[in-house]
Parts: sequence; C-alpha cells; structure tokens
Amino acid sequence: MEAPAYQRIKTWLLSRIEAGEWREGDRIPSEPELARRFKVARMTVNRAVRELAAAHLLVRAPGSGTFVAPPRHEATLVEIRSIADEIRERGGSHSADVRRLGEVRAEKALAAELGVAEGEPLFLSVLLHRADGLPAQLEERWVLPAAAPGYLGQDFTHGTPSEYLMRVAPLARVVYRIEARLPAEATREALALGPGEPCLLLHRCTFSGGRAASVANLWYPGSRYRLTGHL
Amino acid sequence: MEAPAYQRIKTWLLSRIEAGEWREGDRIPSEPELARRFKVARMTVNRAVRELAAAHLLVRAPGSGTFVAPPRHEATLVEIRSIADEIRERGGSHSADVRRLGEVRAEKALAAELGVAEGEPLFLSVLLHRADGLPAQLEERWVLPAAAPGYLGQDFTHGTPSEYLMRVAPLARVVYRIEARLPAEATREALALGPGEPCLLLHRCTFSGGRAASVANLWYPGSRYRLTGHL
DNA sequence: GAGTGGTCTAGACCACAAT
DNA sequence: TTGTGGTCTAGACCACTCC
Repeated sequence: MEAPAYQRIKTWLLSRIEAGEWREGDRIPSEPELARRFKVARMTVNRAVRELAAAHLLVRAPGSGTFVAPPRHEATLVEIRSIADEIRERGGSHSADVRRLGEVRAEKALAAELGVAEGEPLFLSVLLHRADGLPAQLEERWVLPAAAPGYLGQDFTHGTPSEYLMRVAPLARVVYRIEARLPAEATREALALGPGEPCLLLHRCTFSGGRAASVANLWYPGSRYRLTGHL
Repeated sequence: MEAPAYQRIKTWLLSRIEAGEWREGDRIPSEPELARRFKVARMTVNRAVRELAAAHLLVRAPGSGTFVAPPRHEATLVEIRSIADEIRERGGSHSADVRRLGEVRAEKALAAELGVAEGEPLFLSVLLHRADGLPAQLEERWVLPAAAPGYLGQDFTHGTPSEYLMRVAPLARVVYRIEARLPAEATREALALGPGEPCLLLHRCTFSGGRAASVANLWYPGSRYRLTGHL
C-alpha cells in the first residue's frame, strides 16, 4: 500500500525544490546523508537522485555533489503525433487521397538536405489527409529510393507513408522546424483555405542509419489546426 | 575506458531491436537470463532494462516478462526556449521595449482560462523583444495578481517577465498550443510585418501550485522565426 | 509451483573534487 | 586526505502471472 522508498525520496526532494527551500545551484544532501535520514541503503537513494537527474531537475557533479538544476523552465515540449493517430484519437475518421506518387529529380535545396547530388532521382508522394472528410493536412514527402525501394508500390490510402517508413527504415533521428506560411495556390486549394489564410508548416527530415532518408512538408490549415501539448 | 556493464547491456538490447531480430511485442530474455549471459548481478540487468522501459523502447509486465514496445508513434518533440536565451545563443543581442504594463479586467475567455471570475483584475504586460534591434517576438502576458503581487513594479527591460515569474511562482505545469495566425493590425506594426504576412502564435498557460498563474501570447514573425528541434 | 519483474540491502571498489 | 557520485555484487522478500 505504501509507496516504494525511492519514490518517497523523490517526492520529498521535489517538494523541497518546489517549496523554494533549495534554489537553483544549491547543493542538496549527499547520498550517504539521505540514506541516513531515510534509513535506507545508499543504492535506494541513488536511484531516486539518479532519476531526478535524468529528468533534468538535478545536476550531479561526481566528486563534488548534487545540485538543483537551472530552471530549464521556458523549455517546453510539444509532441507531434501521427496525423492518423491524432484524428482517430479525437474520435474522427481518417482518410487520405493520394494526389501524387512517382519519381522526381532532386532540386538543389532538397538535394543538400538529403545529402545527395542535384538531379538524383527521389520518390515523391503527395497526400491529402482528411478528418471526417475535411482536409486536415497536406503531406509532401520526398524519399531516398535506397532507404525504401518499395515505396512507390504502396497503397497509402491504408497506412500512411510515415508508418510505412517506420517499418522499413527504423528512424534514428529527426530534425524539424515549424513555420507560419502563406501556402502556394495549389496547397491553398487542396486544404480549402480562404485567400490570405495562413498555414502551419511542419518541415521534417528523418535520418536512418546515419543518413537522411526522407524529407516531408506537412501543411496544416492554420485556422483549423493547432499543435498542442503540456509539460 | 570500457563502458559500464548496464550500458553495454542497453546497447546490446537496442542493437537487437534495431536489427529487427526482435519485433514489436516479442518477449526479450528475462533478467536472470541476461544476468547469466553477461555474467553480472541481476540488479545490473535490471537497471539496463528499466531505463529502456522508461524510454518506451520496452514494456515490462510484472509476472509475465519484458516485451518490445510498439513503435513509438510518430512522436516528435519540439523544444521552445526562452526568447532571450535563444537570441543570445545565436550570438545576437537581446533587448526589449515595455509597451504596456498595468492592470486590466479579465475578459470572458481569459477569465475562463485562468479560472477566475469575469471582470477580475489582472496584470497585463506587453513587451516587444528584439534581436539586434529587429522585432523578434511580441509578448502579451496576463498574470494573476495573487501569483505575483510585485509584477507591476518590475523592470522588464532587464530580465523577462517569464524569468521573473519563474522566480516568484515556480511553475508546475504548462499547457500550450501553436497556431498560424494573421496578426491584428497593432501586432503587425509592432513586428514590422508586411501586409498578409502570417505569424506563429505560441499560446501558453502556466500553472503554479495547481492553479493557473499566467497566460501568454507569444507572436513571432512567421517569415523570420521558426521553432526548431530534433529527436 | 515455477518464473517474472519490483524493490531493497549492506557491503564494496573506483575516479574524481575539494582541501 | 576526505567526501562525493558511479557502479557493481550476491543475496533477499514480495506480488504477480502462467501453467
């Protein structure tokens, strides 16, 4: 019924920090001290403190002590989920039109981002994702053929491109940016946007095995879509 | 020189998963099995497996075993940093104009979000943050007087409102959303935007001690600012 | 009942900081 | 030299699941 000792110690440490009793940079009691105070083995204290350090609430300095971490406050995390998941989670039904699926030659910026020569062949897919029939996201995706040779043979009305890529090329790293943009005319029409209506653009480059594998532009109607999260 | 045992075990487990040797839902060897294989104590194996489970790469089921976790959604994390930090980190110099600092009455939506009655007094600050003199962010912030009684007496040209709030009201939780918006005329002028140019709007509500403490609208010029990150 | 993970102990040796 | 954290051991007891 009672919480584990390491959990009680975590809670106690957290409450001290939240109460402002220890401020940024302050040293907290050492492991042996805490072990005595809570009458537990040092390994138990170690687990509590190590987990708080992993969560960036404490900073450990071998040989000198454990300190309250600088408030990384202003650091906020946004979670961006698969569009299909997100729509279904809200009780909507997800569908997708494949508007384009074929091969193109890499333009300069794209080639640089993917680390290939200009003019190299790339697979391109353009999908319009819908939530209950309403346009929710336009997905433009360029894929390195070497990373997913079977890409063009997929049926992306069932299973999104990113779900397919996750299977065939387990991703190691993602780099992305979020921008507010006025969409091109074709994008505006696809998303059924009014004139002058802005888009959220999520641009994402995924890496697999140390090499870039795919680049995507995800266009969201600014008026009907938000990226949300909490910390 | 050699990596710790728990780290070697983590790496080994990860490589098995990445190699596709174990797929989603597969059971991995038990702790005693791994301990024998690596000739270490079970506690050492436990740490390795526990850390991978905390990272959602494995799922543990007490009594039955440890399994490869379902492929992590399409989850991506965006880190949003303090504007002043971010500017300085890029080698720019941060400055801020205080455009407004005073008391207002809570309007309906705001009151609901902060959990107070409509018409309740709130502190309001409006700051224009600049990077090397160029407008980089317009910050509108509403603060519950109870959460930061000394708010109106601060000099926000040195030290941002959020830095001050972190000190006096250590935050417990943040809820936010990111939108693409066309700015109001006053915002457009403050950020020196062209007509029709969209903004990234980061809307954030912070909680301290279980109660809402402050709400902020952070307006970024869409053409000159991006939220970026990696995973 | 046998096997699993969850937790904990009471020691230990080490590299490293401060002094 | 003393104190710190980093790691590891070889046991232990428990609650739980599966057979």
